[in-house]
Amino acid sequence: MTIPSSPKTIDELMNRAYDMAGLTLGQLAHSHGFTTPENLKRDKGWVGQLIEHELGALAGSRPEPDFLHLGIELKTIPVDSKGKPIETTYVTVAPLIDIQGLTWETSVVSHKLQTVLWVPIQGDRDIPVSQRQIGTPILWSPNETELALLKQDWEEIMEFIALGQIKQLTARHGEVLQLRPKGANSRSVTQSIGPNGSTMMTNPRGFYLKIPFTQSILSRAFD
DNA sequence: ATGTGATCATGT
DNA sequence: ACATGATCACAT
Repeated sequence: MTIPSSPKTIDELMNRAYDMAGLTLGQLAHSHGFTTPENLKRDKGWVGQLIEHELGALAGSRPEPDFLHLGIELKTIPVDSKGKPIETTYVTVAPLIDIQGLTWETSVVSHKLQTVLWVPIQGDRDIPVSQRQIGTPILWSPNETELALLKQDWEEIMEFIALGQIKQLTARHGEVLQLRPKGANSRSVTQSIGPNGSTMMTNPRGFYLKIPFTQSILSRAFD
């Protein structure tokens, strides 16, 4: 099995991404000696890891951009036959303590979303995983409108957290960015700020991009 | 437990 | 049909 080197320039990365467009996951998996699972029930991150490997992402599971030297984050996104995202997009875990002084500008969310390489993948469950096609890659950075929406949602959500109101926060908050559980299961716990300002235990949360938002990003690529 | 990669599956 | 809350695998 070959280990692709990490691309040295954005052009090199994009050329590689364009080169795999149109291939099926099965074809790509075979070229890397990966075994394609029957379904993704127990292999939820398989597609992302396959594409990471093909493009030479350094990542691992460290809290860094996939292509640190290029400042680019890689995200595969499952789409239906019309090109509409099937799932929300995970961004990062949410900080629940020691958040005094944290601003949008210094947040992990804003840093991760500065530049994203989106790789659409056919995700309809009636298509066998091995036959799902890889789509045209999109290099995206938020425009002013998108940035304003993201910042507004982030600030609203973080205010709830800072005020110890995390129990009142649901995925319904936020126009484009939402907070949802992110952990092994509902019994996972982490520290958070309680209503009285002290510490309590809660389920770890993650920031996710809502579907209409990512849908508009994908659409924008065809302007 | 935390963070990476995400999708599953149930209720509405 | 759809989004929310829950869940899976793996590395550290």
